[in-house]
Amino acid sequence: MLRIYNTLSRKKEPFIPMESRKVRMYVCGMTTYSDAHIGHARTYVAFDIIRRYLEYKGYEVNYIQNITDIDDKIIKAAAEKNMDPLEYSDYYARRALGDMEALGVRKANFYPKASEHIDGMIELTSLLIRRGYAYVADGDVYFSVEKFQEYGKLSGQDMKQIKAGARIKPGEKKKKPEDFALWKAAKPGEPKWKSPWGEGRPGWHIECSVMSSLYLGIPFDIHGGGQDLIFPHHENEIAQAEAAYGKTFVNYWMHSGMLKVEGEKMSKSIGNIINVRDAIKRWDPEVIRFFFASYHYRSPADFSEEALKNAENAVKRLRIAREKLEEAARREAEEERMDEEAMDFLKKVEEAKKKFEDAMDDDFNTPRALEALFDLVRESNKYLMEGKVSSKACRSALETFLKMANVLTLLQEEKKKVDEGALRKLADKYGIKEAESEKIIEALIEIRRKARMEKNYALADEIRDGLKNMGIELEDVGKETRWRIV
RNA sequence: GGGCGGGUCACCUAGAGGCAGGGUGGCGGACUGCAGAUCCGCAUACGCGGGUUCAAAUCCCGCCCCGCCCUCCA
Repeated sequence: MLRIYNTLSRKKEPFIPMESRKVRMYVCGMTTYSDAHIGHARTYVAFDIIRRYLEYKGYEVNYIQNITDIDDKIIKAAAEKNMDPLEYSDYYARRALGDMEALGVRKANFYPKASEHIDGMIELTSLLIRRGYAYVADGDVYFSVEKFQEYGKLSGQDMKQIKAGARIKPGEKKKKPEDFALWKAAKPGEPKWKSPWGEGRPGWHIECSVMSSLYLGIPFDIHGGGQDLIFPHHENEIAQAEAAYGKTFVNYWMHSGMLKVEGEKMSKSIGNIINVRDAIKRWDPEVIRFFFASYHYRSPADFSEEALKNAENAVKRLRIAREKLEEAARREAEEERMDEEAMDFLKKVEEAKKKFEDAMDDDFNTPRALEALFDLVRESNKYLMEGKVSSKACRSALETFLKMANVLTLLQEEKKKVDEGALRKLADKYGIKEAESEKIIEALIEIRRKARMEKNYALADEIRDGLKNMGIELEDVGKETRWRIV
């Protein structure tokens, strides 16, 4: 039974979706006025894993992630570049989606944009005015927070506290400091749309209420985002939707923890923001994903050089284990038989799988799931040390291993390619005529084998080092030599 | 000040009443010409002070420290 920590109740609750085999989830996307950074990546990797596990459990997941393309910061940044705000944000939206793809985050089913849902936002705003929850003030429309009794229930604050923290900024025409804008009257040079209250543009929070309920209906199952969105963004989304429709907006609210960099908050003033595209130049995307998976999604995480190095080594171990298992799984049919050792091995694999599912069922506990993955690695390596192995058992274990890894966004990378040019050079050096990369490597290994037999270790090591320099590692196992690309 | 979450080995991270788990690193052993990989073993940890309990990292009280939010935030 899957249990999910619900921010609303501050408890883990059994997960019961609206429809038995389908899950409807919405995750707040980016405001696209600059490149995606690793903090965004953390959130989207976390929800990618959540979505993958739901699918692993057999749910069909409809995953919607919005793009905020109307916003003060976009307007300001576009104006500085003398660009149209919508074009400007579209440029960054494309880059951000590309970055996430490069990181290995699966695409959402749909990415609705705020600018394409103005009608819906006007409709919802009108409904809120009609129902007495919102008021017009000189071309602006504000939500009257005190009218919504349950305001504060998500962030766990009472109205007194909220009022204490609220302010009226210059230019705002709201009656109470805690009220928030549903619609803002147009200022010169800003993007604007026609509305019953004059030309203007929507406030930020309304887009998510509108787009989520449009594509998923309400209530829907899961609404996610970073913890920083709990207040006021998600609090306001609840107020808007529940005041307007008179029913529950979302059943499970999920929030991912914030990401620090070398122990410090990421911020413009410190100047330590790391963009996704820079991060993946330094670190393999899979290493970054492993790093994220090694933290529980609700805990704060610290993107440090040392932690990433740890992750890098751990990922290497997973990859080698996968290759060893693949190699054994491919072996000839003579070892199709399952003997006692094979049965024992598969029992261990089943245990790991059970541990994995228990961990993930417990509010997507990926660090514990990783333990299960490493249990499987150890058992697999141990089994593979035995003289004869059952290829059938290995195929079965491999399948389970990859299924588990895939949920954690691991081991899904295409095999890396050999640098053909460099390899050709090496082939020429040793007079190898073969053309195919694999054949060349095998020929080199053969030369090295002979050298080793003649105790010409200088030559043997030279070949091994030459290959190592281009990312091909040799491994002597008994009389055999295996190779892998790293 | 208010809300929420934390402080566990050298480093990272699980665990939330019953021998403290995993990863990375270290040391030793097996294997090896060496290297690598792998396996086995070893060492090292519950912020501080009280309390409850047969039993506390886990529950309660107090203190210290850290992170996020409190109308820009993933």
